[in-house]
Amino acid sequence: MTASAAPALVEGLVPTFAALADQTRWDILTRLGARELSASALAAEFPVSRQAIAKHLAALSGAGLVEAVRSGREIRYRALGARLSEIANQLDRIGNEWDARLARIRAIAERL
Amino acid sequence: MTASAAPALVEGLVPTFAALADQTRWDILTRLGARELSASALAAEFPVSRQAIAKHLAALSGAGLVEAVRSGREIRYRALGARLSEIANQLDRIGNEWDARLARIRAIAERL
DNA sequence: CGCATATGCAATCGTTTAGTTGCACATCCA
DNA sequence: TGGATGTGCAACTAAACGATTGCATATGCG
Repeated sequence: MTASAAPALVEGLVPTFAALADQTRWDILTRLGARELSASALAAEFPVSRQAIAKHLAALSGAGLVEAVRSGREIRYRALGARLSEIANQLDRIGNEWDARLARIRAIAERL
Repeated sequence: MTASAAPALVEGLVPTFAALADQTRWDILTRLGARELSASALAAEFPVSRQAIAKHLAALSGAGLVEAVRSGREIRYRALGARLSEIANQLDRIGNEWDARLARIRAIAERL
């Protein structure tokens, strides 16, 4: 096993982090985590326009963080926890690799 | 226990996600996860200027993802896995809340 | 000391992105 | 059928960001 902490695996994570790097999107996600809502319904609860919300939803959808459910003329969105858990697993694995390496180095230093 | 998936807790995460939402920074992190390096040493391995690297390191440092170790006139950086694991824990917790809620809704729907 | 090396600060540039407004299209309902 | 509601597309603006260059400062070494 090499210690080159998964550069390829991380590749696909960057767009997802970009999606999560915005407070408004987190506010939307939090709202959708508690209740299924349409873009218009969300816009009514936020200090931004419906189109702004729509763009955020597109970003979140592209990152696999929300799911769209059509119901007549409206489209409701729900937050997907599974995607978040996937990311969590990868982060935890990478973080552990780094710290394991540090621990090895320190163990060797100790021995001198 | 309320279902309002931790808006306050998430607040502090956004800057960290911003730090992780850049491929170059991940490349740097990956490199630092394997070996302790200075800004100049990193710049020699990347297709960007030393100042660009320095800014990235400042961003990573601000997010608690790297640690600086001064050694004479040079400053070496190392990746901190602990911070990544913290984020992983929070993401996992939030994701599970969302999915647990969905599961409850579905269980109720099943019963009708 | 004097030179090479490493970091720090500042101004600038091009691109990306969050947000807006305006308008067109689709769908439900009285 | 017509009006109200919901979504989609396009052009534009302002701010943030990644990256550059140029110069100043600090530290190690022969």
